[in-house]
Amino acid sequence: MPESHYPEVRSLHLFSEMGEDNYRTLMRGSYVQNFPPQIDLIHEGESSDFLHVVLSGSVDLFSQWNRRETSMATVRPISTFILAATIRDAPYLMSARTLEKSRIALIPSQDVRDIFDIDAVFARAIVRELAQCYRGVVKSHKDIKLRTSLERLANYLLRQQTRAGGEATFELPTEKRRLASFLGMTPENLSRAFKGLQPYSVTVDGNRVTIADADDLRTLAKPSPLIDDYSS
Amino acid sequence: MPESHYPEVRSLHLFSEMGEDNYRTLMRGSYVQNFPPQIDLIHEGESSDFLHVVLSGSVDLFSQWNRRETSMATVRPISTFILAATIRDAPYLMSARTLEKSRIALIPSQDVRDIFDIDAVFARAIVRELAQCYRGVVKSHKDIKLRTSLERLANYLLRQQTRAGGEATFELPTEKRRLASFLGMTPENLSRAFKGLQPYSVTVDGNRVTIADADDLRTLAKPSPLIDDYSS
DNA sequence: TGCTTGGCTTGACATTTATCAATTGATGCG
DNA sequence: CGCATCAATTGATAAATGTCAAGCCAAGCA
Repeated sequence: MPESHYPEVRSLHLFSEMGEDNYRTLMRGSYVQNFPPQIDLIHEGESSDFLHVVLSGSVDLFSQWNRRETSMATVRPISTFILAATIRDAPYLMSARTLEKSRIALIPSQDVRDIFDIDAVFARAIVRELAQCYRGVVKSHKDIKLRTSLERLANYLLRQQTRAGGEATFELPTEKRRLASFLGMTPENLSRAFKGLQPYSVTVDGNRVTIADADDLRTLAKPSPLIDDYSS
Repeated sequence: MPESHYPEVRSLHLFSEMGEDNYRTLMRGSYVQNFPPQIDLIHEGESSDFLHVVLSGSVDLFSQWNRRETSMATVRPISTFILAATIRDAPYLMSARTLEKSRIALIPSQDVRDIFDIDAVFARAIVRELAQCYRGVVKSHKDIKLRTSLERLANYLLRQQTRAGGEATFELPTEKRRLASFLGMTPENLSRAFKGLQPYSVTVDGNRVTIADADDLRTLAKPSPLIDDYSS
């Protein structure tokens, strides 16, 4: 990997505190690649040869079973995916494809495991990252088991609004069909769910969503930090 | 903690390889307690002061939101729970209660974090354990997003059969009401789902389940190692 | 401009799942 | 034993969600 790519990977929590020599060793075997949209990066069931780092663009993690498919998460810069598979040297549980033109760094899994063993700071960072990922999935799981589709959408919109800076109007960061899949419903039902939120001051125009009265929406959504706060 | 309790905790993957001195330090601040059934051990939202280890009995991890409750997992000996919260020093995302009379070891979270920093072997074990937990939740999440309730029950029964040694007849390890919650359905629906599996050679008598023709059931269940194999 | 494409929406309908009420059946207790 | 309790089951009904078919509409293109 050219040295010019070092800084942006280095800025990741996962790598920012580790020893310089170990970091260089990691980068030595790595490389950065540009991908067009809609390219399959990995497929569930394959062995995990590389830890992936999204430098720009975005990546959809999804799974399939019995001809059904569901979107599990979207990975945005700058973060990693399939860390758990890398650590355990186990098959991927999810597939990944680019959503848009993306730059991805690929770090050999064996190198990650090797450096983990000799760099305690890196090990600590990995554990924190993994624990964070774990808690993220637990929250998603609670979301889908405890809430109806309308409630999931309401909470999703409130989270997006926060992410977008709290303005009443903001853009959905993803196609509605993928959002529907992520929220565990069909595109048709997502349309109806948006209509179902009209009494709670939500209006939609294309990808532009307006929440006129967030407190009103919150009476329905009942957001909880133990489900909706992805930063803790 | 009395020394007599050391060996059974020590046998956990998490602790089996770490340095003896560090292990003793961990145990020094820990203690073991006996709990009757149906006792709340921790509640979601609380801060994570102790890593818990189930030595005997069993513990239900569950979550609540808006007066609804769902069972997330059952912890059986000998394993830990709320490792992620301990590592990140973050609030619990799940509550825990004993299902039966249980012996639980409590290890101060701060000690776990301290020893993690100075014992690379322990750190490696924690990472592996966490990665395992992470993959477990991902599998549960795929299960509930990709399958109908009938399919989830079918796969659950096949997993239990395997766990029970592969015999055609085996015991459900939990009450049906909790199983229903774990599988993301109501008790009423679980009853109906069992009936719906009769054409696939499944019969139920109380907690005793018989799968007369597992291959037949598999044509419906379509089990996948990427969802149903909790050992990888 | 007209055409095609694909995502989105809508309506009608089917399926799945939940809810409510009542009953059964096993268990424990005085 | 008789009674109370609670999980499990069953039936009737309602609500949520999915499926299918059709139409809309904006984007891209000849």
